[in-house]
Amino acid sequence: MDFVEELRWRGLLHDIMPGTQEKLAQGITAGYIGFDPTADSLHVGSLLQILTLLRFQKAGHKPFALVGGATGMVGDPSGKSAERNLLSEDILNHNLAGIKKQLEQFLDFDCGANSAEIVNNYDWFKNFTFLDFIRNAGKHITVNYMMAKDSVKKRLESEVGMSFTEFSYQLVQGYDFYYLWKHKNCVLQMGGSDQWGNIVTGTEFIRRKDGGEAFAITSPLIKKADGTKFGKTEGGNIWLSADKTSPYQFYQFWLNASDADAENYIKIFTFFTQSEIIDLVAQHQTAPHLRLLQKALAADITTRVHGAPQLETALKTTDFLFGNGSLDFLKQLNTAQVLQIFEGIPHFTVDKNELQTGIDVLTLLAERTKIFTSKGESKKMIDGGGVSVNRIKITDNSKVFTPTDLINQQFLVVQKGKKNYFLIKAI
RNA sequence: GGGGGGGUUCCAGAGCGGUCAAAUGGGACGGACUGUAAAUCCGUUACUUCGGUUUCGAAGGUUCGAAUCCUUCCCCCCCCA
Repeated sequence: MDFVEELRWRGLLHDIMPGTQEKLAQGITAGYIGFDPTADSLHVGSLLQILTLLRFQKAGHKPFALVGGATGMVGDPSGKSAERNLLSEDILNHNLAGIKKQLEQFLDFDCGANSAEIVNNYDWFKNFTFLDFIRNAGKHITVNYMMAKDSVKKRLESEVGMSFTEFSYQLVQGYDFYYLWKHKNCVLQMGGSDQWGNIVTGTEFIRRKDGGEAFAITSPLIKKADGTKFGKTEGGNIWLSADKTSPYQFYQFWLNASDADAENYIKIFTFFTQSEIIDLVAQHQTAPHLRLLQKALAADITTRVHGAPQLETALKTTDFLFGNGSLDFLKQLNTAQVLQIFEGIPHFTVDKNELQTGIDVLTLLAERTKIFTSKGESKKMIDGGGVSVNRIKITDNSKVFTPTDLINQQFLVVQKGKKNYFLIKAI
């Protein structure tokens, strides 16, 4: 299927430079997307860009993933209302390594002419001196042009101002595009809609410097139906790295999508075809409470990001925690199985000897573990009916726990509200 | 340089000598309802050995008693030059 048409029906096309679709139709074309090393893992927001790159590859084109070893040292002002702090080089390198590893797991690097490549713009900037840069790059773009960009204009109008460093960012990114165009025959840059200004500086630069032609496609910013920011939960960002967001939490994130969002996300984040999606949506509407759509969405993405075995565990955990998984079920499991099910759920340990003499709930929840920050808070939560241990609601805030309360002589399952689980292990 | 306003509990924002752990709104978290949804309703939102203890930019002072008055200091904002 035509790449541009595919983006269009999936709702992934925000802006496209005239002529782009025609250029892609002529045959295998190289395009790139840049990833900022602001953290050592990518998050669900960048997943969209990774998948775009993958769709691009599946459409027969050659994808480049650019990691911003150089641009990360400058800081993209787009969408930021204030100057950012610079990352130290140590952190930057650590982040770059993490991101590179993640990118490698999605793209195909061994499929002939359109094999993916990862490039780091630090490679062509590290030996580029300041004077060379202002003579060879700076000369082709006017300050007037740069100041007209929204990202710059907004900051110039505000009181916080903008440093020369961040002002120069678009030129650095523009030069990236030129470099890839010149040396890798890469004629297309893609990205989020906030990148449009930076991308166009690149195409403009290519045109003015070498009279070349280059293209741009941006995707819309993903928003939830209720207008709040996508990719965040109470617990913070949803990351692709299992160390930061467990597969279970990751699965839950998608499962919890509202109907409207799920319908959107499944187009954006999966490779189901248009007709498959229409079927799924229709099925979902006949029985919305079964949430088929959310389940299909969550399973597909979790498998892609974490793998099938991790999805299995996430499903088992979900079944137990939200289904009719009873305590009896848990009692039948051995220690390893219990730990597997509770993978991705906060763990705490408590001294078995101390349990012999008894630990009262408040001490247990606030001091022996960090489930609550203070005894007062634990108490209020218990009085409000918000705490269960081993699936039994705690009604008495002076209850004392002893080894007889342990499941399999080892575990206590604490629930804060309905959705927040904690595992306490006695050792 | 001159004049004025202000810094309050997660945020916004009342309080202006005791009845103030501090109104109200938002957010957050819990409960009910439900589809692990939305909307709605209800509760909680400093710590505590439940006797008290530490909070209202910081440090001192006045007073039986201060977020509220005085002094000094720090930081923000506005107007005039």
